[in-house]
Amino acid sequence: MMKKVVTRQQIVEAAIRVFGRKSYRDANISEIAKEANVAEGTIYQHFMNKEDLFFFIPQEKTHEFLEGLDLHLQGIQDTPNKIAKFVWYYLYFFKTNPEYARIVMLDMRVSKSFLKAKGYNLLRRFASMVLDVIKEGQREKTIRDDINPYIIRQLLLGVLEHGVARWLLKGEKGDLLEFHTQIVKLVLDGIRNDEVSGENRGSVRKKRPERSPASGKELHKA
Amino acid sequence: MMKKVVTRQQIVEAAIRVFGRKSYRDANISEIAKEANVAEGTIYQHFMNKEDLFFFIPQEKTHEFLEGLDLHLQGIQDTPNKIAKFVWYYLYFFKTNPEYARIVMLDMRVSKSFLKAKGYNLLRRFASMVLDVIKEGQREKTIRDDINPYIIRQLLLGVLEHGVARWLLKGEKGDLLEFHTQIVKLVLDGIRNDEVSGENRGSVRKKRPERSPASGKELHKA
DNA sequence: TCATAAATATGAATGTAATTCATTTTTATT
DNA sequence: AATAAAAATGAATTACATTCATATTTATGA
Repeated sequence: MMKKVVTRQQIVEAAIRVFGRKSYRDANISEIAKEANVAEGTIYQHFMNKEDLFFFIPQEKTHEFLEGLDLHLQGIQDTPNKIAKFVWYYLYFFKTNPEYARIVMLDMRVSKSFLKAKGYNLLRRFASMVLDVIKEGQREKTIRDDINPYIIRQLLLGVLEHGVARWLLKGEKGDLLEFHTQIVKLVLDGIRNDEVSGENRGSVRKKRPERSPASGKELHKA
Repeated sequence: MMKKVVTRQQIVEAAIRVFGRKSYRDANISEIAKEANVAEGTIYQHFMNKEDLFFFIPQEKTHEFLEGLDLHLQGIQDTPNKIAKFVWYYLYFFKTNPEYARIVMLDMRVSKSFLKAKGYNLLRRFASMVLDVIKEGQREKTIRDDINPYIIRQLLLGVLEHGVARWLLKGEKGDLLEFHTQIVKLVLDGIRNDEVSGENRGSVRKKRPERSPASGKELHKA
């Protein structure tokens, strides 16, 4: 009864490859079966249906994501730096796992059935880590506490998902990580220019450093 | 030759209703045909296939979106206020057009074929308006100019899309507009608390007003 | 080791939905 | 009113996902 496990693994691996390159709709069971060296019927011994197979995929990878994240956060002291790490790691992971990225970010993330899948609970864990860090930051006063922490998280996850999704749609052109520093700056400090508009809201900041020379437009147009 | 136009319109309207409640995959042509009082074959006289019909949908509504936006931006003077209006209007429009929202935000936005559809070009127009406003703000120095404007736009569109998508996935619970003020604050001023962390980045701001009492967690958990 | 039962795997058969196409109906033109 | 062109129709075809009766493989115990 070892065989079953092997077969299942073959199916899942084939599914990752096929779904990774074809969108849920265009991928078909027959192709997955062929690529897994298995009869079509066999897939239905292991999974209820196409959707069930699809939603099974992210489980391992998402675990991997969380473990790697844990490790990368080790030793970082303050919240702003933890947030910078979240941004970097998120982009880094999707950059290095584009098949997983396509599956999760394009087809899966927008499906209501995903809310019921196990892989979703893992992503919730990530979301809840982010939330905890934000709350911690509010307690230690490095993060502003006059805003609902859920909204702060929405800001953070929003930019990231949007960035990755666009990168995928555009065919993975350009380096997903290229702009992570700027993203962190924006999330932490906002888009307003304090020098001039300080008057408007009664605050003053020192001039920020000059814009870095890199300005590649590849990635983030449109 | 007026009849054709009418039929086409019936088909599109039926399609909006059906796709608006059923996801691309679950909606079927036969249902759309029945709801449009038309034979199935007729649909194929007007549209190449199911996908073609689907991607035709957003055109009118997106026009409506852009026109309304134009009107709402009239008379607003400075960039930060224009941005606040973008946020408000975006959320307002999707709140009042949930069928369109589901179609565009869930099924359509994540499909590569969307990039080739006409409706996409309209959304590009919106994106390009946002970009123009940001650049204008950088010129007039109300928006920081040490960051690539494309990245700034990504921040803005990211939160908004993410917020709407989550609201839809969660079944449209809660008021999509409830948090728009906080979102604007965050985008403009960032999440860092200047009072304490000012030291860290060499800047000082006055204390921000206390957090507003509303803290409904419905919408933005997870 | 062999016989037998239980678990897995198979692929032809079935069901469902999209798409095509030969035909009919409607509309425009004379 | 006759004829041609455009639209509409729905039965037939095709492409899949899914089921199911059968065959094959694996585990059990005499």
